Amino acid sequence: MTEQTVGRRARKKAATRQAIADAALRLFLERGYDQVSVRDVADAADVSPPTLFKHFPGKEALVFDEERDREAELVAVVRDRQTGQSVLDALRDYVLRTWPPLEDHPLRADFNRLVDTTPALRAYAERMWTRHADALGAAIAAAHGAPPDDLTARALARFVLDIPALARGETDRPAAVAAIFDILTRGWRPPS
Amino acid sequence: MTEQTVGRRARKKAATRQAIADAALRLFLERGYDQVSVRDVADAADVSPPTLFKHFPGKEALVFDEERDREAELVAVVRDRQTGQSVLDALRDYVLRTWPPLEDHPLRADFNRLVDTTPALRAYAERMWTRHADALGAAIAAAHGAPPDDLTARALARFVLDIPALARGETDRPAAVAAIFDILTRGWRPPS
DNA sequence: TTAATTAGTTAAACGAGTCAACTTTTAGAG
DNA sequence: CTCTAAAAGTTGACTCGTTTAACTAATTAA
Repeated sequence: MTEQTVGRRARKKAATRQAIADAALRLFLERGYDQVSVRDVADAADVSPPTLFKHFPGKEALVFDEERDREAELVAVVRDRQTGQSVLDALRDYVLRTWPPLEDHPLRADFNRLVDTTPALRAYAERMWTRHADALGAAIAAAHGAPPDDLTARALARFVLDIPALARGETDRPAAVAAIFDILTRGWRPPS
Repeated sequence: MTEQTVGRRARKKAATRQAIADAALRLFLERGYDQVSVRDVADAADVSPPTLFKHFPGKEALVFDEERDREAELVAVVRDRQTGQSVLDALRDYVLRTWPPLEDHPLRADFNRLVDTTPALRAYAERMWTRHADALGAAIAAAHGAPPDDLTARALARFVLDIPALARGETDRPAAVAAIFDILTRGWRPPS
């Protein structure tokens, strides 16, 4: 055996997974999400449906392939923040730093249109964020020595994770993110 | 024709709907949501599956039969509030007045356990609330002469509608609701 | 009375997802 | 180098939610 620690098996598995994800995205963009069956995707990737479902837990997951370990990142942002920096500031920096640039990537314009025009995908994308509410809430609570199910910590986590969905449609996304964080730091004030 | 403006037809339709909802809730509580197929429900209510789906848009909707026109209520609460009362105060009053008593009803203990232990139902219940975010956001914006898609109005609507899900597990629900509204009025502060 | 609506039925189908039994490939130990 | 055991993949059949089409029967309104 050479120095590859991954192994041919793991590489082939990853290749299969990638082939499925690529075929799926291509077909979805071409024909629309609802007009493509998972059999179509499996056929295009030259795989059987059960194999497809061994790699992805459901049809919607085919679309969001790169959205892993966001949860670990969120927890780390809160836990490993600069001393003296507030939890809210750390989260705002993180969101501003990582999220708007990602969404602005021009190759993602079609992708975003696909998600926005497909109710099933909109709902799934939303839950992708709010799914991490428990973990983030626990991290926020831990940062202040509170029990992991502290109510206000859970509330803050939930509100922060709502931000991407809220700011999605805005033209100036960073400003929108900042404005919403402002509500969370200073309280809500009537508009203009 | 006597003085009934409803008509026998409408009454029969309502009866069928009720029979379906009753059968569904009974079976779900007996065996668990996932262990009951919609065919089982249709059989128990002595109707065909297509009839069932003419009355309810999906399996989850069988469980939440009484959750209609919440949206109209929310909009009215914001629009018809006492002069001088802030939007946030009106919403807090509404939530405190209508929601915790409903959930505390002892007959609903089993019902709540059913929902809490079934992921599909938890997700559906959450979306039942957040679904009204657009309408409530528009109402809040209108209350301040802002355009209906005003960002901060939408954000506030979203956050308020998250409150039931956040406070669900708490023992003192009114206090929890008040605490979360406090975040929205004064900004978030670290716990204890 | 008649004509138009509408609730409901049956039978068939579709798509997502799962299951069981079997085949092939790969990894690793002796 | 060989043998074995784990894991990837295949096929085919199946369950379940949901929809469609064609039809029946009841109700309402003219």
